[in-house]
Amino acid sequence: MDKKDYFDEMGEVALGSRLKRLSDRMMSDALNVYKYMGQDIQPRWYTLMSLLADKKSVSIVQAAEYLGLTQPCISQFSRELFKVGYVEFSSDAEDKRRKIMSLSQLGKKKYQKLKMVRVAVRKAAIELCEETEQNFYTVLQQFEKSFTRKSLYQRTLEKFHG
Amino acid sequence: MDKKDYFDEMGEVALGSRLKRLSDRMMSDALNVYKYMGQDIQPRWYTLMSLLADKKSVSIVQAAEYLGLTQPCISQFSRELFKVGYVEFSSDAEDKRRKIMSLSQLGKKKYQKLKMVRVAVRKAAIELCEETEQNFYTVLQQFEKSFTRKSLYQRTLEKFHG
DNA sequence: CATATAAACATAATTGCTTATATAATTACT
DNA sequence: AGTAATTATATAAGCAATTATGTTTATATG
Repeated sequence: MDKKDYFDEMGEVALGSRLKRLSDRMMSDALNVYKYMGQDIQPRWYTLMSLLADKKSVSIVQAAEYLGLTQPCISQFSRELFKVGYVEFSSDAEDKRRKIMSLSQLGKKKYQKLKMVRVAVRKAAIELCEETEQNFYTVLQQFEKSFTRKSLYQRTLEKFHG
Repeated sequence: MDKKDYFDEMGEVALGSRLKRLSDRMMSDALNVYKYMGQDIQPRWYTLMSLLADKKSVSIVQAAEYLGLTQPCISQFSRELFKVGYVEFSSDAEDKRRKIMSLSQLGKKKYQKLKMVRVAVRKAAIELCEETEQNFYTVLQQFEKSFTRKSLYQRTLEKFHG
């Protein structure tokens, strides 16, 4: 007999929590992959490094916007990545408030190593997405679009009043 | 011109973070619905109250298993819900270690009010799920099944070695 | 130009969980 | 029965993010 999953009983109301559970599992798996590969890096650092590798140089606030995190969060990441020598800072001549991050030589080297792991993770994720009847990633993107168009909040109020 | 979403550029690798972002948005919306309705309750309390309403009486560990949270977490929730008078405790005669929670009269009354809101939230969530080409909730369940069958971790190692 | 407002960043406090640890009750083993 | 291992719970410490707040620099307005 299977373990009962109360989320199934709750149905769509629990969608938020259900997505959180799934996301936690995936991110924990990713962390374990990095660990297994002997890469002493936090997956959350990885997305920032990836961003820096792509965009070359990015300010704290810009990075926060790209990654959907807050400025204090990126501020902290950047300091940690600086401490281990993966990023370096420079200042924007046109706006002295800005602190520009970029990958250091060491950071670039590290990123190349991580890239190998990333390719494998991505292949695995694609495989997972393809196992659903209709590609999970595609349907997720559609769902996000619907959500952005009209939020759960708005929809709920409509259901309540209408 | 749309705001760029770096998750799109990252693709399937960022699936975990992407799901987290979506889940955060949904749960924040739910919280705002409760606020709007003048219900001074945390959505996370709600799932526990819902469980208690369904199962009548549940121990701390049982609740943790049902809801996919840890025992200390439920231990804390239960204390908070006790403080506001929504749950009461009793002890299991057969196992004196166990602490059994159940909804108090006040808790039941509160739950009935919340149920109205819940119905509206659920309708809204169902509407959202139906707007995707293939029902999002269904595809999500399929995805979870694939994930449970073989984790992202296992799949990644296979991709790496194979 | 002077001053109010806003934006970029750092830091502190807070949140919502987690893991780690300790204690008491139960069960399993000899 | 006596002891070891396990289970249910509480509590403490930790973690990864958040919100709140303060400082400096830039921009807008009278």
